[in-house]
Amino acid sequence: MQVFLPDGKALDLQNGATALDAASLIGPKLAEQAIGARANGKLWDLLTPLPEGAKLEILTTRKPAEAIDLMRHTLAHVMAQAILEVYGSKGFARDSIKMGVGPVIENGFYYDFDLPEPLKFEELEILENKMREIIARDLKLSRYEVTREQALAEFAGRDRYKTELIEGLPDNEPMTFYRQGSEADFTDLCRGPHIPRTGLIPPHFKLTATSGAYWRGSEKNPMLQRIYGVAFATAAELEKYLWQQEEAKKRDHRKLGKDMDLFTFSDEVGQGLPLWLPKGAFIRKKLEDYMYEKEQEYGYDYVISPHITKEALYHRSGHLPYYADGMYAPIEIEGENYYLKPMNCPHHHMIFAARPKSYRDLPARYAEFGTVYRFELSGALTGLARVRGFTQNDAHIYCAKSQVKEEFIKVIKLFEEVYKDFGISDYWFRLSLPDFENNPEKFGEPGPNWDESIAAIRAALEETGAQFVEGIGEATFYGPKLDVQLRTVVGKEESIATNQLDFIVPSRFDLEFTNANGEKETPVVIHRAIMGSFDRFFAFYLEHTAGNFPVWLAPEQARIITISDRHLDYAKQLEAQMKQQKLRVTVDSSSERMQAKIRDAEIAKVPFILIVGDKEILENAVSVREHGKGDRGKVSTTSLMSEIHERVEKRI
RNA sequence: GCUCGUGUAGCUCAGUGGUAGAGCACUCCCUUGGUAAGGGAGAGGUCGUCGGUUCAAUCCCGACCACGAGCUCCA
Repeated sequence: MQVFLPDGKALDLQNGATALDAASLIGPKLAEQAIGARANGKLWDLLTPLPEGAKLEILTTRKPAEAIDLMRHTLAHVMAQAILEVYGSKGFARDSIKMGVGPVIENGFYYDFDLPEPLKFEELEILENKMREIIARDLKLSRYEVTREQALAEFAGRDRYKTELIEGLPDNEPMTFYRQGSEADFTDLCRGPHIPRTGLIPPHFKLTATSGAYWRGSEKNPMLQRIYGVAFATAAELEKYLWQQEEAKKRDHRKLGKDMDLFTFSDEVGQGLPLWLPKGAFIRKKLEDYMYEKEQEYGYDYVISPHITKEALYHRSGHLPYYADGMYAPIEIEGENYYLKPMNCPHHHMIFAARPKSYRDLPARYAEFGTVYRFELSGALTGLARVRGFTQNDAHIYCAKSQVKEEFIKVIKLFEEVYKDFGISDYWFRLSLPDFENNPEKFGEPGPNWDESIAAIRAALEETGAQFVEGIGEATFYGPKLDVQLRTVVGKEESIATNQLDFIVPSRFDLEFTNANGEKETPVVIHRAIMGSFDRFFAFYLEHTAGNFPVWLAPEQARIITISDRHLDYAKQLEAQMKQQKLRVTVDSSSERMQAKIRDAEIAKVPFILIVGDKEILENAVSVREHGKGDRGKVSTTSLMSEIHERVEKRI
């Protein structure tokens, strides 16, 4: 057979030859340095027979990053062998250890084990050292194909997970095993690909975590112990990854929320029910005021609806019984069931329906900072990012089908404006589409409603030039979605806001308007949430800024620090003067040294630190120290105040 | 919800089968110092909750509650 090298040259090989054979034919040096290959663009290992006519590229130790996934995969196997050896030396029989799957994941790998006794987090170091030992042994990997019967026989009676995996494999593909070292070392059912020797694994890996994970991800199955590791081709990458983890820990909104007295939770109040402390509430109110102003500009009408509502409304909306699991249990009052509202749309529909509507009234845009309650799984709760009671930056736009595109353009523009004002630039839209084939019970039948609405959103995206990706099967049952995703400062992807087109529920509420021909017509609804929920947005933004809020949001914009007590009168005067100008300023009149006061103010992340002493008093000035930037020297009081005002105005 | 881990002062965390400690923060006193910690004293805890074992439990056991990691779910 023939394969083709990157320069187009053909290479003649025996049938069943591997990339290693090809490399050896090219040269012994290459064969020695080879760690993997790419066949027709796909990551391939040196042990697997090449397909006829493949475009072949040999990956070498010179560019280890290209083959990092091979190494990660082999590391998972090395970890499995290390588990066998560590538990062996604890006195456990080899067959008492059962294994799930051990795949490559972003940045690393994991392996799921069913262990006779759990591995403690502290033992990860022992395991990791054992892995390094196995790597140092430089075990050679080999690959062989077996029949289903042979594969089953290998695990019969000792590993139900592997047996189950084998039973689920398709008939038409060969089953392959990878062995490192001898039979006494480690052999696993595996589709590959792997590197040829354990000695090629770079030392830049680290076991990071242990956790439980259900066999095959189903809570009906037993829980296995998962061990996670990260691995990189270079020390620099590993360091960067670990740095990012550290940084993420430092920026964790739960930590900052505590340190900066922004919000808290209380056992006695309940899980997932946040208490906003004065400083956090101040910022949240600023966010709400900001959105209110923006929405006024964009033609939204503000509405208000109750937190609790009769059961029947949620039958009509279709939430019950389908969404009952996500709702708090009902409260019975005077023989009727009331629910805490999990969303605002039914109420807005009732507001729309409360008065007859003409096409002249459309689009009707109802906005509400609606507080909703959802019964999230307790294990899913995370600080303010996932709570059970939260306030949405919610709005529903009722419009004719012909207005959908125009309205989506406005929504996209509003997003862009808001995100710009908050310094968020790494975001994109995701158009979520239905998957009729695989989920007909959710999405129903394809039809003009779907086609037209998807086309309208697409057109809006194209017209605004917004960057977007598509996701199949992620739409809602009532229409396509346009989610907003962003990348956080520590590289994590998050979905923060969502916009959904709804062409089904309005008719359940008998919503209608009179069109230009005097006929009744059903509007479509756009559910949109620019900030999503204020709670989650706040959590995100806190991490985004690491708590260094811009001046317009900072609860304390400036702190005056005196050099000695005799400057306190001047400081108080200055405070009064600035407060008159609606600036949020305090005086630190404690008996600490100036250095200590500066440190306190820096830790509190106060944007402006104003130092006053004899020199400043003489010139009616302050010495400005900007948070995180250091001493800026003397500035006149008036120019400082106008600078702050300007920055508040520009939101920087 | 599930598995594992954790719960001691406002915060970060030590510690012990004989009812408890540090640092920071707080209060007071001394210090009046020019850009990230001056010194001293004091106050502060039902050791998450309830039950069990024990002469004795913050410590051992159980249940519950909460938090964390991961899994799962997400109209």
